[in-house]
Amino acid sequence: MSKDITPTATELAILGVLWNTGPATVREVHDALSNQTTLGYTSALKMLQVMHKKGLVKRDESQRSHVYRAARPAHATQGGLVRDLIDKAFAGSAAELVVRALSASPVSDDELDRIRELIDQKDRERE
Amino acid sequence: MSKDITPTATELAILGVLWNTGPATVREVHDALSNQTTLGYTSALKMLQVMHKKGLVKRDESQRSHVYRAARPAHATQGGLVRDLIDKAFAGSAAELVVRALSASPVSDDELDRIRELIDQKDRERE
DNA sequence: GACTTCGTACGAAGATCTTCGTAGTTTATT
DNA sequence: AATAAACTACGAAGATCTTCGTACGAAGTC
Repeated sequence: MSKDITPTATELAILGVLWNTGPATVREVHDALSNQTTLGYTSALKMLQVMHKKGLVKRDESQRSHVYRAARPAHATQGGLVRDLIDKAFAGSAAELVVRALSASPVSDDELDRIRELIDQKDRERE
Repeated sequence: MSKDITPTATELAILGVLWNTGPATVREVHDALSNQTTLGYTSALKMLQVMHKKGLVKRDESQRSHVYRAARPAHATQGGLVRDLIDKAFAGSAAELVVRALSASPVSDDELDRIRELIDQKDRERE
């Protein structure tokens, strides 16, 4: 039963980079982020340090420039976040959230197909 | 273009009560909430006051006990939250979030059917 | 070797959230 | 009329988050 810490918005932005590019140094994270936001280098560093203390990321200190990587895979963290939102804002109903997601955001044909398949599969699982 | 304020966890708990029971006094909200948490009465009051200032709730002050109600319907707030999460944690992909939601939380048969129908409908909309 | 660049560490300030105590008013009770 | 109960308002403390400046050590450059 892990702690399952819920990352904050800024932390998620950083995790997003790590999920995308894999292990990265502070500079790499900072550069990747600077496309979207204006976050000072030392701020990025501090965030990574805090996240490390929290257990959100692990780091390799064998090099002068420490290399950080996400402690948990994306799907695990995302799952936790979704479950959290379902609890807090949807009274526990995952279906409600799905309905909102499909109306609130544009979804491509391919994606719709993918979701449909997932549902069919879930259906089959249930026996 | 409304501000689209994102409610915090505590605020969502309160909004949940208002969505459920409709307009309510501080006492009613507090009582409903005390089933789940131990929040002092004045804390509940303060939250409602803060939420009012933020524009999350409206209130009728014509009675001694003010009556609060959600400023926006549940689906609007929920939609904003989902969009927010999609942006922050799913790189903009609603489908990814749906996939996570369906794996992270149990969904009943009926709910699956409901989602499937929604997808079919979305499919038909798209021309 | 002196100087500039790049890196980590860390303290602290400002923002936001959450909680509650205290004060003061109005209504109900005895 | 005195007392108790119910309400609102509000300040302030404690937590958490976010941002950055400053300090200082390690590499690279002239």
